[in-house]
Order: sequence, then structure tokens, then C-alpha cells
Amino acid sequence: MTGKGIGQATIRDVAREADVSVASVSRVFNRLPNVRPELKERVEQAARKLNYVPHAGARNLSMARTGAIGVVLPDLHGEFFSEMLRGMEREAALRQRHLLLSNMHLDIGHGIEALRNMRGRVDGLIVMAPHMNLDELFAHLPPSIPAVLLNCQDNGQGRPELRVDNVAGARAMVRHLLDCGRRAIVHIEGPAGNIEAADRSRGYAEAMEAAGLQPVILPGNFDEESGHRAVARLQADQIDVDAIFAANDMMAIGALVALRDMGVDVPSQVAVAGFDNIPLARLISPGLTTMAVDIADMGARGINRLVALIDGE
Amino acid sequence: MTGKGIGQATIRDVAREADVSVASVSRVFNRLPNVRPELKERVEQAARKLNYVPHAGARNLSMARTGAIGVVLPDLHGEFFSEMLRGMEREAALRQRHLLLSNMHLDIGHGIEALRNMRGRVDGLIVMAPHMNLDELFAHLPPSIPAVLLNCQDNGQGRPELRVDNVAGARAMVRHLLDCGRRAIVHIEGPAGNIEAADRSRGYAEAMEAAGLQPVILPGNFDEESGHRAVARLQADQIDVDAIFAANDMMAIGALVALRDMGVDVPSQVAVAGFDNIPLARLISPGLTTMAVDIADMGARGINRLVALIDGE
DNA sequence: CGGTTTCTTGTAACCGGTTACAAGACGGCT
DNA sequence: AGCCGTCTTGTAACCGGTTACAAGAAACCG
Repeated sequence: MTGKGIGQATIRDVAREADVSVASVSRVFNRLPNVRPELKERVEQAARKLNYVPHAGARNLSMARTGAIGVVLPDLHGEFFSEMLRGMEREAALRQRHLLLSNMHLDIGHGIEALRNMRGRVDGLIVMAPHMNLDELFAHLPPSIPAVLLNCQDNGQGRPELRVDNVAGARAMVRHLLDCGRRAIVHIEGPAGNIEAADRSRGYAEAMEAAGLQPVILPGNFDEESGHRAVARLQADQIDVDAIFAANDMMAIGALVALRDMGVDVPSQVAVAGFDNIPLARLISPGLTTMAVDIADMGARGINRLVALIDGE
Repeated sequence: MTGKGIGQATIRDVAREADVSVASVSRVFNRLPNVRPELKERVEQAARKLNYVPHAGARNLSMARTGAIGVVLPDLHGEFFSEMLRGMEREAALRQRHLLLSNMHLDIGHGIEALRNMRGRVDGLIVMAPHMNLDELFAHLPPSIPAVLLNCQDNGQGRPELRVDNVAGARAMVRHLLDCGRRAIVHIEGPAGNIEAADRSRGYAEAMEAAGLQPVILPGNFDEESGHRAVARLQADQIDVDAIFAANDMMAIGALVALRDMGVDVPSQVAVAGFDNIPLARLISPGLTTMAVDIADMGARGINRLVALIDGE
């Protein structure tokens, strides 16, 4: 009834059942035109009878093509990554591709191992690693595998990359706050070593100096809690503030909640600005200004670029 | 320098370079103990020289094991799925497994195709499909592939499943609202055909009837917008309300925002309750009560169960 | 009717690994 | 020396597909 008791029917089983060669079965399943209708029918019947499903792994091996895209990222936490993943998945589905997830944790050893594990599993890679130097990473990898880098530090490999212009974005945000009449603008930074954080911080400092104002930068690490702490620190140190520009939305939200808890009105007394425009940000209003980055779209564009790279060659 | 100009070095290239057999190279890479140190060194040198990375696809084929888990879900939208995915990814990484994503859209044809595409690509499946009947889905699939169902309708296949007790949860929530003194409790339902939505609705209705109250159910479809619409509808119809119980958090948030915009105080005038306890919910406070479901943990448990199923046999 | 073209089908090599099995090398023992 | 056990290594078959190539059948032509 269900074919073999254990294991699955193979193409050879189907060939035997239909009394044809494996090549013919393959042709039927790949919809090649040169096969007589009668034979095609026989093969389809046999396949149905044995409940045959082609083995993708075998097919991949012989065709040297998997139809999968490896996505390597540092951590799945936070809305930023899930939003980007959402965009990638949508685009990949459109292009008949699967996504294979793999996270390199924070150290580079795991990262290299993760990348090597992908060989023979995927046709190309999307690498998202704002926190580490990629030269070392790719040094251990064959240069022929297509890859697109998202929000990474500059790479010497000449690999294609997509990046948000974080410096310009931060500058624009500071100018906006200045236009609103704010002067005492404080920046809450992202984690050390993160290129995006560094760029935003730089944009902030540049814009402040251009306006003849003294930059004030507090430490943070992209999570809500650190936004909270930064506000506590401001209060403790009695720092005069009329605007807080956090390097991402989560810290901005943390800061905003802390301010509200302290009875400070947002945005009349202190304006709060973030960066990324995660979907959550919209719900926090009124009060949160954020720099719109279409994260999902960026993921989709990454996939697009990668698929072009894979197919184009 | 970089080995062959095009293509990658294979195990046979390494064997030739090191002047040993392919079997020996394989042994070295799999850390089998029975290999002379001198030879091992020679192989490692050759591999380094050729920049050899084992081809996972080939290995998978001959070992009949991929180390990947297929995750099939209807849509990646919303915090619910990304939260669950996060839990799965964490657990999978712990167990040295990769996740292969695939979404069957809304129709069953795509679903079947998606499942079949997984054969030979993964060792097992996590299927999340609260919106469709699985008997038909699995009828087209060999019964021997391990699979775990998350939040699905009952399946006749005797497959393991993990499910939140939505009926009991909804009952508990209604009782809680009653304990707080609320009487005019309105329910905003999830989309038709969704088993979770149906269960929550049932739990609500049962608890209301048990308390001698008339259930009032408004339509919705799990997104924020529909929560908003439901409140507008309540106002238009002049329905008396002191509590709104939405079938998920997003709708609850939509309702809450709508109420605030109308100048209704939450929770003093109208209490708002949701379901799922997505991370976002915490930030909306004060005002949102939610039924805690540890979504990420459920994803992790699903992976656990599946891995046990894969290894155990 | 023989020759040429076109279409269908089968045979077997190949993708890049793993592994059962056999053979050879080596050491210990009587 | 001869026998036996253990350890290392190589040969070749296999996983389940695809596909180049050849062969046979059918159709077309003068």
C-alpha cells in the first residue's frame, strides 16, 4: 500500500515498477518534452502507486545547485533581525528559494565554522555581521561562493554589500531636532565595535559640531534596558537635556518609558528620537521620532542581489 | 594559491595531493581514531593548501542525514511567528541543527508542494498551520518522515503535536475580568478557520455563559487594524462595554489605541485584554492585560521533541 | 526501397562524500 | 620460525538523482 515498509521509494524503484529506465523517470519528473505520452502516463502511475517523492539532496548534488540561500546572522533577538528576515523570506519565496538559517554567535571562530558548514548546502550567502571584521571570516572561505553583505564593515574582498547610510541618517536626525528648536541633544550610543553604532555616533557628533554645540554621548548597547539606564544617568548627573537621540529604537523606547515614569513629558519637555523605525515604534506614539529605514525591504533587496549573482554567472 | 581556478577542491583532490586514499581523508575529517599522526598531518596540510571545505550536500546524501530541520509556516508576519522562530533557532543551534524555512501560503496546494520539496533536504519537519486541515496535507507525504505539529487542528495521523490550551486560557481570562468586577465583556475574534481563534472564542463564550452573561463577539483577523475597527463598531452601535477581550495581542493593541484616541481611559473605564503576551505587550502598559504564552519556549520545545524523534529511531 | 533525419529510450558515468571489506604491516607469543 | 591479533590503509560500492552518448524506431524523402 505505502510502498516499502521502511525508507522511501527511489527513482529506480519507480523505473522498475513502470518498466522503463531511470532516465525516463527523470525526464517525466523534469517535464522534458521528449517523452511519449503513454510512457509518461505509466511513470506517473507508478510514482503515485509508490508514493514517490524525489530526493532533493540527490538532485542538488548532481546538479550542483540547491535552491537554498544561507542566512548568517549574529543573533535572532530583536525586531530588527526578524523584520529583515521577513523581507528576505518573502522575496526568497517569490524566487522559489529556501532560506537556511545559521547564527554565528559573537565570536569569530563560530562564525567561520558556520560559514564553512554552508558549503554544499546553499547556492549563496547573506551575511549580516555589523559587529565583526569580515576579512578574517572570508579568508577561510573559498572566494567563488556568491555572497552579499548586509550592514557590514567595509570588506576588502570586493564583495557586494548593502548598507544604510548611517552617518547621513544620524546627521539628518540631529538637524531635524535642531530645527525643532532643541539645543541640548544627547546621544545614546550602540555597542562598541558595531559599525552601525559607530557610524550613527559619528553622524551625530559631526552635526552637533557643525552647529557649534558640544556632543554628549552616553554608552548603550542597543537594548531597551540600556536606554533606561542612560536616562537614569542623565538624572543622576543633572545633565541638562531637551532631546535624546538614541542609536536605535529599542533604546529610544527604554529612554521614553524611563522619562514617562519620572513624570517628564515627551515630547514637550524632552524629545526622544530613535533609528530604524521598527514596527513597534509606530505604536509608541505620540512621542517617538524615528529615522525610517525600511528593514524588510533591505532584506528583500539583499536576496535580489544575491539571486542575480547566483544566476548571472 | 587559491587552488583550482574555478570550482572547489574535492576530497579526491586532497587525497591526490596528500598521496593517500579518499578513505583516509574522510577519516581525518571525521576525526576517526585509527589514523597514523604522520598521515593525518599530511592530509591536513594538503587540505589547507587546497583550501578544502567538505561538501555538506554530498555528505548528507551518503549518510542519509542532513542536520537540518524544515520549518513550514503560513506566513512570517507578526511578532507571534518571529518569536516562535527565535525560540526554535536558539534550540536548534544548541543541538547543532540548521533551520530551513519554507512558507506555504494560504492554499493547500502550495502547502503540499512545500512539504514535498523538503524531502531529502531535512531530517524532520515542524509544521505550523492553525488555518488548515492537515489530513489532506500529510496524505501526500510519506508517513516515515518525523514531524511535529504546532498549534494545529487535531490530526488523524497520530503525529506528535504541541498546542496551547486556548480554550482554558480564554476561560481563565474571562474569569479574571469577572473577578475584577467587569460584566459587559466583549470578545474580538480571530480569523475564520483558524483553530486557535476558534478555541479562544469558545473558551470566552463558555465562561460567559457559565456566569449567566450574554457573549458578544465581534469579527477580527488578528491584526491591529481589525482591533481598531472593532472598537469603532462598538461605538457606532452604542454597545455598552467595560472590558474588551481580544483573541490576540495585536488586536488588543489596536483596540487600546482606538480607545485612547476616543478619550476613553484604559483600564479604568474599559479594560483591555489580549492573548499571547508578545514582547511588545509589555511596553504598552499600563492598560494591557494579556494571557502569557511563552511562544519562544514553545518553539524550543517543538524542536526538542522533533530532535528526539529523529535521533530516537 | 535505401538513406537520412528526427524522436524516443536505455546504458552508464558522474556529482562528492561514506564505509564495508580486504589486504598489508607490525608486534607478541609459543 | 610460525601463528595470531591489532592497527592502518586502500579499493570499490553505494547514497539517489542527472545527463552525455549511443542505439533503435519511426518518419520522410527522392
